[in-house]
Amino acid sequence: MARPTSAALKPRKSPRQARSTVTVEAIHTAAIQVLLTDGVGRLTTTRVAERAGVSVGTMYQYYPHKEALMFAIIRAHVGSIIDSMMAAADRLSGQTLARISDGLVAAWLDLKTEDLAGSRATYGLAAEFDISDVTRRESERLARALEDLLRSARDAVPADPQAAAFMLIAVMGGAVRNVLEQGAQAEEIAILRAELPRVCRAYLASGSRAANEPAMLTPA
Amino acid sequence: MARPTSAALKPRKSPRQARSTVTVEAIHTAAIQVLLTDGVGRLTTTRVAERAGVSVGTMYQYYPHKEALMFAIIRAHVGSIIDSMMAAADRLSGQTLARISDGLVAAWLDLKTEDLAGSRATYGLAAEFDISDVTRRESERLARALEDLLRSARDAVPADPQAAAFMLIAVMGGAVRNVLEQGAQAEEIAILRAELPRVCRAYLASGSRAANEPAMLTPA
DNA sequence: ACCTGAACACCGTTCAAGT
DNA sequence: ACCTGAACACCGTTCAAGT
Repeated sequence: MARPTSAALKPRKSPRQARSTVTVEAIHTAAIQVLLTDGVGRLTTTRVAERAGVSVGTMYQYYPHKEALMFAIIRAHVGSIIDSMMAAADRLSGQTLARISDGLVAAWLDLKTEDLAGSRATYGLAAEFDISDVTRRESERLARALEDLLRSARDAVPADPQAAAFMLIAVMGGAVRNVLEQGAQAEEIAILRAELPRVCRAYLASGSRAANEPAMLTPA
Repeated sequence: MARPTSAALKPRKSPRQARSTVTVEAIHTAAIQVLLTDGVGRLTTTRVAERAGVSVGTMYQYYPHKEALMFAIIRAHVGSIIDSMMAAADRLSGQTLARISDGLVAAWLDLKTEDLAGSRATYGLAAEFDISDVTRRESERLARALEDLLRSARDAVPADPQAAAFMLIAVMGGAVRNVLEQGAQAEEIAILRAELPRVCRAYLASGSRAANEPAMLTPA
């Protein structure tokens, strides 16, 4: 399978009429439904088209191939998660490093465990199709936001905020994924919830310098 | 796709004659070759059989389905990596917590980056087929060894060695996977190599109590 | 401008027939 | 005891024909 470029993964054409917009959305939601109820293994073009109430041919008018459809689903899912994280980052701006760290980890764990089925389905898609483009771009978007957030910390700032933001994402994202993919036992999630905040807090504290003039900063 | 039980994934029959042992190995190595040269997308039963110099029918005599073959490959790959980690754990036994932590992270990073193609191919298989059974079992095997290793630390021991071992695996494994899957840029691997040891060391130091009678322990 | 669905190439899997 | 490969069901994708 030659890796298609990002451009090739976009919908073939933009809907110009109302009814085709409806069609595109129907296909999109049908795909998510099939994914969640039947699993990745049973997600076939025929089944999605049937569920959406259109023919396969119509599907191919908007998504040049199955991968493009999966790509669209992932993009929406990952995008909304990153959006939530950006909002959390906004709320945490200007707080202490420990609070920032705890807040990020809590937000991430909430997002991933709230919709366990969705998260696991996404992980399933993530490797079956080569979606590293989406995840990479979204990761970078979040990384920039976290870098600013870390710089805003009231009490201390990591020596290398860019590296720290990168690592936070890799560690939070990776650890949670590792656990969820391996069955996501309640007991394991509990350990994660207790220990992951400590991992991130200790890391950030270990490589930070006290902020220059803490008293001069306006508390948020 | 009903999730097959672990038993169903094992080779259908054990080879009883010399030539069939050769056949099984030929299929196994052919599959790895196809995987590495052509990618997961082009790994078809026909291609593997052709490369191995047998017919498809013969393949199905030893592997009840394609998934069983993938399962065998993953098991061997993951198993050898865990074996290497166990050996590293052995060498680190009785050292300080910081040395243990650094040693584990270095060993893990070496293993994963030495054979980049193999690692990435494995990640690719990992989600396409449901191999959580293998990875879970191997993770637990390593977790037990790491728990003992942490207890052996000369200077300090984590308050909850079991949780700490679990987290080390989740964090190391997840962070490295996250980075490798997203393209594994040299610069990103460099950050990982510099920062991941700090993540783990800070975490372990933050939740440890000084060993009871450090002077009484025999240095390894 | 959009939709249909039979047709095509290819894949995983089986099994009657061979040695 | 082991191997072969045509045959089958199913999948992703296309395109001539419709409205």
